[in-house]
Amino acid sequence: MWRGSRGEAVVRIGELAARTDVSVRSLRYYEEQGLLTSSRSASGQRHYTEAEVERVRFIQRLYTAGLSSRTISELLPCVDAPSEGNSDAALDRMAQERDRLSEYIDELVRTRDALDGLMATARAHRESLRTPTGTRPRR
Amino acid sequence: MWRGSRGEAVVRIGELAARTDVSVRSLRYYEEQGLLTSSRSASGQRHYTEAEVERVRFIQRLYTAGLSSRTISELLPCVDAPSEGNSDAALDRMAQERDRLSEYIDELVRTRDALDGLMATARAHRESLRTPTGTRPRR
DNA sequence: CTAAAACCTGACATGGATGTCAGAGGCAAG
DNA sequence: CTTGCCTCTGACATCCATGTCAGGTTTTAG
Repeated sequence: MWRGSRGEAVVRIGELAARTDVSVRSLRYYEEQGLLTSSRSASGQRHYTEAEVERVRFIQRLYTAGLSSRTISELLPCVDAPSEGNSDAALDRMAQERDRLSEYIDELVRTRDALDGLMATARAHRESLRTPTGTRPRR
Repeated sequence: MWRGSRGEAVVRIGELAARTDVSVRSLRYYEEQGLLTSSRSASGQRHYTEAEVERVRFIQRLYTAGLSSRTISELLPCVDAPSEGNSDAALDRMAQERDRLSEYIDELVRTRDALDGLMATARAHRESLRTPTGTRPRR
């Protein structure tokens, strides 16, 4: 483990990648999109802090929830500087995304139910095959 | 409304698209991927039946749930011909996808919770601004 | 000191569902 | 017949997060 000039733990990009299960390539991309910041060493290498680990995980969550880089970048100010003036619009945006996500979840649950129904039907059919009721099972 | 040679309602691709909210382009793509079948008129136009409407909606559900064309095509036999021998493997596949979907839902719910938490925090901050506790609110 | 491993930038590739365009034929209404 | 809309095929375009490769510098370990 490394220490920076004032003793803070320094995390390099490879370690951050390993700890978040996000590729190095993607971390650079996040920075390019303004979702992530890094300080640079004299030679130009990215240095992160412990806080970035959680941030990256959160970003990943949002990607998984179907948000785009653009949208995420609109929400993050709200995370970084709660209650600043600019976060007022971000708060609306976040509420909007939350609702979209909620509808999405509902639809997924319905889909899961549909799958469950299909599987139950299929299993029932298989059952009726194994226990033929008098007549020979069809095909 | 059209009638086919034996009186079944005939649905053309444009109408199917309108009724399922799926583009004509996508319907042709589904067919290309083996997810959808159509009979053809003498001149080559696609004719669908009422049943296809539901099928397309179901396919859309699965896409929304993150399944790929390939995966969907592996599940559909199970829908079309329940209890056939080939659906045995398809049933496993479906169970597997169901579980994946379930985990996905769980993660989305966690993400939604996280957003709720953030919004609550942000609102609390805003509250504390409107009701300053002694000191002048910053900015 | 040296070799291996990690990092840098920049560029091009990928996959998958969908959009879009072009050119041609089909079909109902006036 | 003509006009307008629908459909056909085939091809190319797009988006966007990631992968991958190249060529070069830095850091680490022996």
